[in-house]
Amino acid sequence: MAKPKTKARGLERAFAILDYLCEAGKPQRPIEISEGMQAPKSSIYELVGVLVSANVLERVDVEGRLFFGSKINYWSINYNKRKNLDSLARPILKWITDKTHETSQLCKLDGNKFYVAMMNEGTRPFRISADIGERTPIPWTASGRLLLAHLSDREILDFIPAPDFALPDGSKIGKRYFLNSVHEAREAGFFDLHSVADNFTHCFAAPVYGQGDVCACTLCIIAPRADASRHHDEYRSVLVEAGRLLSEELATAPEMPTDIAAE
Amino acid sequence: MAKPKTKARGLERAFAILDYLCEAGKPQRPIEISEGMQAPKSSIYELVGVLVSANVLERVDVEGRLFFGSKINYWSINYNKRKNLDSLARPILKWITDKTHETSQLCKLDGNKFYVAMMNEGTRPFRISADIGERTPIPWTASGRLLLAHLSDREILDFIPAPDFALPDGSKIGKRYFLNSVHEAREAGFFDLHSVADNFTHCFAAPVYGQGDVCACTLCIIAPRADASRHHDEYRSVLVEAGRLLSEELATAPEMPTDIAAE
DNA sequence: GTATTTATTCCGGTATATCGGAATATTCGT
DNA sequence: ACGAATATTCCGATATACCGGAATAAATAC
Repeated sequence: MAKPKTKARGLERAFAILDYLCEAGKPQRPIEISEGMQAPKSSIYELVGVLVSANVLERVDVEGRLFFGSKINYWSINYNKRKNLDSLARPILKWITDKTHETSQLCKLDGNKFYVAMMNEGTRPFRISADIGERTPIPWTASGRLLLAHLSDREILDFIPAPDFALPDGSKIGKRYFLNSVHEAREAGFFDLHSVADNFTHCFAAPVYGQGDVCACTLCIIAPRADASRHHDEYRSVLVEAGRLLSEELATAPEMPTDIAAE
Repeated sequence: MAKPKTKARGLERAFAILDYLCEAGKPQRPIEISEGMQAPKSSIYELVGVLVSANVLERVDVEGRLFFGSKINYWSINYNKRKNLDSLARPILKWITDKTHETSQLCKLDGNKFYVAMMNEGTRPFRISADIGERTPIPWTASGRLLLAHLSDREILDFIPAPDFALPDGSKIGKRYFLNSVHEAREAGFFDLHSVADNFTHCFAAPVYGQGDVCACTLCIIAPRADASRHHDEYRSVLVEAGRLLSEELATAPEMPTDIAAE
């Protein structure tokens, strides 16, 4: 079975295209998609045609570059209809930033990667870099510890791709060390660490629980290290309180908020 | 060709499933999807399996009911990365409601139907019904006039499905009459009408322009009729001003907001 | 303007996804 | 607890979507 010569299912290929566009982070031409994904050109051209006519992708260029189309927005509006995390979380982020003046974020998992789903910029004069929607290895993040806290050690190690234990500078995070930090986070209901993406910020994270005791997402603060150590306990308690609050709102919010309307 | 006996493409069928869930507005079991769409059971079961494993759908029930999964959210975050209409529009809706105390909305098209993409509830004691994400015939809405204003008469009539000219009470909107109202909206950069969904509210709409002079979405106010007529001119000017503002922000906002970030 | 490179469309063979129907599992009513 | 109804999974035949490669078109260089 040197070359199984297997055809990819269109549906999965199409999803791979969408994920590839997330990774690229900007509109791409069909040929770039094809080469970037190492997928057959003719298939990509065909699928892109279908995706465009379904408005899942849009041509945003005269050069024919493609990016997400309005259908994605429409579906996401309906996704949010069930539990409008979006509208519940936004004021909470605002509250966190009002109290701390720091940038706050709502973070989630996509598959086995971490990403920032929502961000509220702090009032500090400098802008802290953090790319919304960019998939990041879980072990690089404080939130990651909380998002995996409901799993056993074995499940955690199976879940994280081995290369993700390597930091951007090339050094490796020990698995034992990482697991211990997950245990710590689990018991404390909180975690914080020096950012691994730069050397001047510190990240705080508190869990938001969905159904049961699994951490559906996290609330985070990204702060300059000086402020982080000065206000450590205060930031921690603000964040934990915010997480508790949002968890509660999620649990008590009506399943279908908009269904209670009229008549 | 009594029965062409043609197989549906999985990708398109999958998208139809997602649209069907929007229409249903709540989680559905596979069998309900299959029957609701009049699609072959075995195909739906198969596709649903693929969609679930891609996290595009999620099983939300012990009974196996399905609804949108977190992947949709992830993609929509990346959709919004390009032009964050979301974060630009929200404060504008808030501003409109602060000024008028009325419920304000951001409305768009999905295919040949109108829907409410964002809503900011007014401060009035009663809640005005308006279902986010529900596809509505274009001629029923004030926004519809503006959203089609860039098309020719012929294009407009070709675009709207014939049955959509019938109102909920069964009466029909004349095509000539509708086209005239589009012309009116086009010239005024504004439109308003008595809601057709109930008999106590009035709808105002102002256009938001994307690239060129096509109306990308609208800003709306839904008000009790008494208030609507009392404050007609004020509401109108607030809305038009808000639309102008948002159009400008969209035009001047960086293409990729998050790319300007640090290092 | 012509040659060269690069991007897109076209086309036919074949692996396989779709779908009808049968088999099995689950739920519901009594 | 049993039978009826309903939901889900399984399976084989075949329509077709996928893909390699050729043809065409567009962009770029010379």
